Amino acid sequence: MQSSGRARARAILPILKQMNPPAPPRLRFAPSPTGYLHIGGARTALFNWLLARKTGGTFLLRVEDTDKARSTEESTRAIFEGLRWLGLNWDEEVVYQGAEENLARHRADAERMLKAGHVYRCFCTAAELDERRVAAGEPHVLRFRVPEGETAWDDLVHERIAFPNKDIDDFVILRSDGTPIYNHAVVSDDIAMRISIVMRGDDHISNTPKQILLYRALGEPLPQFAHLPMIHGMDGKKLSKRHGATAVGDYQHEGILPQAMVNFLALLGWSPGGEFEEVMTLEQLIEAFSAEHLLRKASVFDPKKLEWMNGQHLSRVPLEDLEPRVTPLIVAAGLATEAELAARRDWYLKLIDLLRVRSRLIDDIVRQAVPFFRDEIEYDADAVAKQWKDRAVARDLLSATRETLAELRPWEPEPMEEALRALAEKKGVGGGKVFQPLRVALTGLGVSPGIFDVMLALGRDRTLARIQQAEAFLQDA
RNA sequence: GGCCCCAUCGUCUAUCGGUUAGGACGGCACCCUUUCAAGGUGCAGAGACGGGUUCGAUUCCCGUUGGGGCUACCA
Repeated sequence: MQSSGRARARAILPILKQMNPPAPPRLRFAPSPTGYLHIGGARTALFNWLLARKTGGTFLLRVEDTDKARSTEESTRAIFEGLRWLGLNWDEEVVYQGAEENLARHRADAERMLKAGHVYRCFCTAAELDERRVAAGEPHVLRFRVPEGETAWDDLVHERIAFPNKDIDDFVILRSDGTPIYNHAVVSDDIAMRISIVMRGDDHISNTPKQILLYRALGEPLPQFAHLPMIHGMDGKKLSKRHGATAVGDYQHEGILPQAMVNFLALLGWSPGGEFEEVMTLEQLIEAFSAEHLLRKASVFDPKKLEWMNGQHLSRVPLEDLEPRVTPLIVAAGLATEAELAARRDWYLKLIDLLRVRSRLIDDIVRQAVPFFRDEIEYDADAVAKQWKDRAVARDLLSATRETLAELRPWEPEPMEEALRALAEKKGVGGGKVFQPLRVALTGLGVSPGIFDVMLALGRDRTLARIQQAEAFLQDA
């Protein structure tokens, strides 16, 4: 009877599978609000999000605030902000682990295990376990009784991981004040949230057997576990403040684009495998993402590569998407008001387009933009020393340049180049001998976009005025 | 200490037993060029060590070493 039933089950299993394709997974990111959104946390959130988006699953957010002493609202806000900045939106309402209804469930689940004998009352420390009867009203913790045997699972990232139970001490699940300890709260919540894939940092590997024991004691099916490698600093040690910024908010303020951050983080501990283009949009990342290519080795956070990645994205993002990231900084630098920028939006977008190619951070754009907004410019000492070495010669050259440009029609790159090269030839020098001193006169700097682009962006009047200023400066000197 | 995880250029990685071990960042050189970027080309640069298995190991197994994590009434 039984065997024929099993045989029948075996026969219909493939059909069932076809009729009921595996349900889309439910994943979650579960930070504790005890600081800002950390690089490592952001990467964990990203991979959960990516897998959810790739598979049509659900991405949830749970704030693990059961440690009231360390949790702050400010930190919760910072984490939300960080996730939003990265574009990692969550699908359902945020779950607060410490909410009263959840705490009630944690206690109820603990009670259930107590009744079933998986858990015992105890007021001892881990060092001296005993099961003395606890008198009613006496403060005590609830401790999980770890059974004999071995606890193992097939990790999505690693293969089989096994822990001998004898190496796991009976652990506390409920404090004497009735609030849950991490492992218990996580399991109870993941069950309640119907989480089917638990993807987190591999610093949780040794928590996993404890959690599996809890799932079993609660009579619940196990989720799939996926343990991601850590992210380290350039010295191979755990990423910390001494390696520079570790909060994603810091990178936002340093002029990193969220899409660059996401792209960079995605390639830490994961790769599409085979030949692939490093620079990817969010859409391309979702498309390429798969759990099979998750890596096991801890990776090192290299800020240099992040900056390169940012430079790439800076040059590739649609201008309309880049502009809102730049404008607040332009305004903050006092170069222009939003209204002024809006009034000559075409000119402004063209300027950003000109500057972004030679920028790695958003701030680089702002810095290079200064000469295009200010009336008075400062002359960089090195540039002056190099390009205006002989002041009399420089002044003559500049006034000749100014006269040439004053008559130029139309104000376009081709005639500019033609006229200035002709001037250079007349003076018996190469083009650079005209262009470089002119660049200093127009921008005050030794480096800038192409000189004709600069003149175009400045316009004829300002160009001529700038040259005159430079002549005056050289006269006085 | 115990338990667990990990190991390819300085860094991120490709390779799913047979490759001159490929690419990217960074470095260097050159090209392009009015500067700086960007872009292009080239150079240097890696399988931690020792045993097995195999006709053949970076790849599979074991050990050593090294790094990391956990070992709370933190998460």
